Amino acid sequence: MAASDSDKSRLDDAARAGWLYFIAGHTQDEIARMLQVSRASAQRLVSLCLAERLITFRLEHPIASCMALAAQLKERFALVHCEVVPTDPAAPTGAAGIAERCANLLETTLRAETPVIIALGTGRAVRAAVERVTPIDRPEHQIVSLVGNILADGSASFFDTVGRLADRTGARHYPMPLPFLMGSEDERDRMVRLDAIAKVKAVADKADLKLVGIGQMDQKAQMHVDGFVTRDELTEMMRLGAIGEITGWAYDAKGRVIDGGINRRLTSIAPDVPARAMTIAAALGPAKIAAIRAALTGRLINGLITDEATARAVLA
Amino acid sequence: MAASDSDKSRLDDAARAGWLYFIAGHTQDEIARMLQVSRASAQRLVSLCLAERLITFRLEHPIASCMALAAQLKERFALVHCEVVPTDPAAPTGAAGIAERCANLLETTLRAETPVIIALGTGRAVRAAVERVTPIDRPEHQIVSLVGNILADGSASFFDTVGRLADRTGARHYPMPLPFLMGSEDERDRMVRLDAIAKVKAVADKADLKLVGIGQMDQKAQMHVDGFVTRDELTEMMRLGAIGEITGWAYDAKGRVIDGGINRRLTSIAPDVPARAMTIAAALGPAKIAAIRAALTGRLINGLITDEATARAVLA
DNA sequence: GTGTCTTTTGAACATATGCTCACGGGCTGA
DNA sequence: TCAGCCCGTGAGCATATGTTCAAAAGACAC
Repeated sequence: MAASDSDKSRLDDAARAGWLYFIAGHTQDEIARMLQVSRASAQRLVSLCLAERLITFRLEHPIASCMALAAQLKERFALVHCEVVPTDPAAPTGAAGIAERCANLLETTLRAETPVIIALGTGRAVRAAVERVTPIDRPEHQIVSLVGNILADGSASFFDTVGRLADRTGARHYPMPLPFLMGSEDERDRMVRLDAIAKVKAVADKADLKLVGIGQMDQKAQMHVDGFVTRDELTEMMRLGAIGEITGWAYDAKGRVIDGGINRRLTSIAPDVPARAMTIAAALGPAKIAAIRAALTGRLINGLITDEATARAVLA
Repeated sequence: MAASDSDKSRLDDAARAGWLYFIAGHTQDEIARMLQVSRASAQRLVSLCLAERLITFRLEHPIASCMALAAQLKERFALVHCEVVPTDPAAPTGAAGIAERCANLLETTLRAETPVIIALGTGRAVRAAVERVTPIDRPEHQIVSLVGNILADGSASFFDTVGRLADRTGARHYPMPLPFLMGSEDERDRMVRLDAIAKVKAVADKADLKLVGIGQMDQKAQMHVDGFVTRDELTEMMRLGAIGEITGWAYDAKGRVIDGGINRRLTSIAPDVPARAMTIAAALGPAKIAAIRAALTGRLINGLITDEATARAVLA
């Protein structure tokens, strides 16, 4: 009884101290004088107030829920990096918001004094991010592509992400002058053993940061829309359980890379499982929710940049 | 447009910083690194977040509303001191809670090294407060009574507040060995001119702290219940507009001391208007609401110790 | 363009805060 | 009653925070 009584009055004092500190804005010194205790005790009361959750903070701003979602994703999937931006009501699938953050991430990485290797995958957000990177002179860095950029018809992919980023930084760059898909597994194997290609792979394996997009595997799959795979190839992968892809590598709902189909003819550099280097995906939109969740679950990535609506859905 | 845009992104960052600081518990240094700004800027963002009220604090504790009420009372009536304690649900008119705080106030004052003069008025809370004061040896202090303690029938008032407090401190004390009420104004004037009484008044005038009760002037008025005034005297004062009394001095709803009735025959020391010394009233209960509000309005007191329910009603 | 005015920035300093440690007072269980 | 334990305390220090000031970066008028 005596204990509970003194506990109670201690909590009362803690609440008082918390009020005076956070709400009235007094210093702990003033509070100490008011409550007739030493400053050290006032400090203890304030932390007790926090520890006992007598006081709560409420952030009245769209950003607040984004931060909370990012923290949850980071926790749930053991991510090394996660950012959630507010969903743009005008364009819920627009990549502008996340591209901005990706660009920022790239700039931060590029700003390093020690040489770094950045690997880039596919995706609108990745392309848009590169466009937004402010030029900075860093010739000692290296930029490497994770995917071939030659279409089935032999033409070069319209957007040379690696080249653009290299332009802006003066960094050495390693595009992958390869068809995205070879005709057979055998052909693929021979191709990737070529010295020039093996060197690109060697650089990519040492990448400090991999920034990739995530594609969903459905009728609207980007890799089909862009002409990298035929409808039949897409359908076969879906039959094999494919739900998403990263740099072309299709995986199922558990995030397991599928052994079969086009995965056997891909020239792209395969993801590490679990991801070793900082491997950050940029993706958003209702269509990609399952693909994102699977990639996180399977540890194909250890970082994510997305928007609020998508983050909420992935966690649901 | 550009301005509003940059403002917006600045607020976003402020919200982010606030979230990271208050909710995630990071230091401003960490936040600065995360947001790629200097620590000083991070600090600015955090204060901006506060200034823009993006973040709000909520204290989930009964004390919280008490603190808020005390702050409002202090502001509204320009008080030098105000405390509000939680209303005891078991005894809504019990003075225990406020007596505790009064005792604390007395102890704080008594703890001073330099000599102080404490004047005491009437009221249950004042009596109870004195009872709770921990003995402390302070012979250099002085305790003085603001009211006579002899009843109309010549017997001494049952509770000698001043004497009790003096016992506990070893302080010199000045009781007022006078009837509360004299037979006529003339008689009163002669009495208070007596050397012994004039000296008590001189001490009281120099008091550093006056702790008084507030009585309501209604059929249940304490001064009548205790036998200090007759029913007729009480009724006359009410007719003259009396709504409350402090040390016997009756005042109206505007807090103006009434010129007439028993006020002309009172031996008690009259309140300063406006109060000069720290003059703190201890009172609570539904019956006293109007009396408290009037005393505050008329500046008869510049401090108040009450409970939550009463504070709320006084402000309403 | 160009100069001026305003705003924002980071360095440096002054304060405030959080933490560790050794001490002391009060409860507990022989 | 008394030793032992535990909690709370304050001193003192390491860190973190808040503020000031001069200089840079923009904004704006011409």
